[in-house]
Amino acid sequence: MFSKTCKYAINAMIYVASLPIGNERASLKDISKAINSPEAFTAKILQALVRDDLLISVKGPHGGFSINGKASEIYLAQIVDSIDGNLLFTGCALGLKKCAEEHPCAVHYKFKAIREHLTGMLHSTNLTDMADRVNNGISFLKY
Amino acid sequence: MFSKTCKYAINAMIYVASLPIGNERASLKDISKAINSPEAFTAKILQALVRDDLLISVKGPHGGFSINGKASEIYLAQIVDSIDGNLLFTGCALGLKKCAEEHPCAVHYKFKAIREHLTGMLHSTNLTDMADRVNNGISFLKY
DNA sequence: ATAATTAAGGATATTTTTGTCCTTAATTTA
DNA sequence: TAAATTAAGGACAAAAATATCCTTAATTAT
Ligand code: SF4
Ligand code: SF4
Repeated sequence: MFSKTCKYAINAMIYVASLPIGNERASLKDISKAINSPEAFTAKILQALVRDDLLISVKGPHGGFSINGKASEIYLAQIVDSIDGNLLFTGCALGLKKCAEEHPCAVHYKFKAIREHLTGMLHSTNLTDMADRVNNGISFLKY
Repeated sequence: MFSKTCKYAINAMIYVASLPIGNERASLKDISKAINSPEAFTAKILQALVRDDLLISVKGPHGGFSINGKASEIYLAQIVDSIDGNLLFTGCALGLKKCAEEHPCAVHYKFKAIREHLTGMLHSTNLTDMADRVNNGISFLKY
C-alpha cells in the first residue's frame, strides 16, 4: 500500500502536528524516537518533506522541524503524494502502462470503487484529525 | 498495493483461466506474451503458483500450465495471499509491529473500512468473472 | 569569538525485489 | 530409441528500497 518511507513520513508528520502549542518544534532525535524509526533514514525523509514544503526546519540548538502552515490544512494525500508519488491514485492496479476507461485491466471494474474510497479518505483526513487522537490516547505512533 | 510479482501472477492466472474449453493449457511463452511480462521471471512466478496448487504444470511438447480445479472457485485473494502474503489483509497500514484494536495506529479509524472493502472485493472476485470479461473484450491483460 | 547543537547533504552499505541464464528433468513425437 | 519440446531449479545479476556514516552548514548559547 504505502512504502516504508511513506509510513515513516506519515507518522512523523502526525507527531510534529501533535506537539503542544508554544513548543511546536521537534528535533530529528525526538521524532525518530517518537515513531520508532531509524534516525539517519528518518533524517532523509524529513529533508524531503522540508523540500516539499510540508515541514519547516531550523538548525542549531533548539532547532528542529515544525509543520509548514496549518496542520488542519495538510491532508494525508499530500504526504503520500510527496513521498510515494501519485501512482496509488492514478496508476493501474495490475501494472498496465496505460489506463484508459476504454482499455481497462482485468480488475478495473472492481478496483475503481476501492481506489475512489481510498483516495477520498486520503484527501479528507488531515493532520489535526490524527494528531488529536494521538494526544487523546486513542491512537499511537509506535508499538 | 500489489507487488509487481503479484500483478504478473494475477494477469497470468486470468489468462490461463480465459483459455477455451478443450485447450485449457498454455506454455510459459504463451503466457508471458499474453500478459507482456519477462519470460524467465514469469517462469519463477508460475512455479510458485504450481507449488501453491493454484496451477498444474505438464512438461514436454504441448505441455504448459492449466488452472488447478475450477476457475470459478479461485478468488483474487488466494493469488494475492499466495504471492504477497497476508500483510495486505492483516498488516498495519502504518507499519506498526502489532495491531490491536486497543492500540491502533493513527489511520486505523479511517483505514479499517477501506481494508474491509478491499479484502471483501478480493474474496468475492473469482477468475471466471475476470476471464469472461477478457474473452468478451471488456478488459485487457496488457497494454 | 568560541563552543555546542542541530539539520543538510554526499558517499556508501545492506537488503529486497525484480530479472536473467543455464543446466536438468520430464514428456511427447518421430 | 532419439530428438524435440517444455517446465523446474540453481546460480547469478541488476535495480530499487532501505539504512548508515561522516562532513559541512547554520544557529544558538556562553
Ligand atoms: S482500468 Fe485497470 S488499468 Fe486502468 S486504472 Fe483501473 S485498474 Fe488500472
Ligand atoms: S489499527 Fe492501525 S495498526 Fe492496527 S491495523 Fe489498523 S491500521 Fe494497522
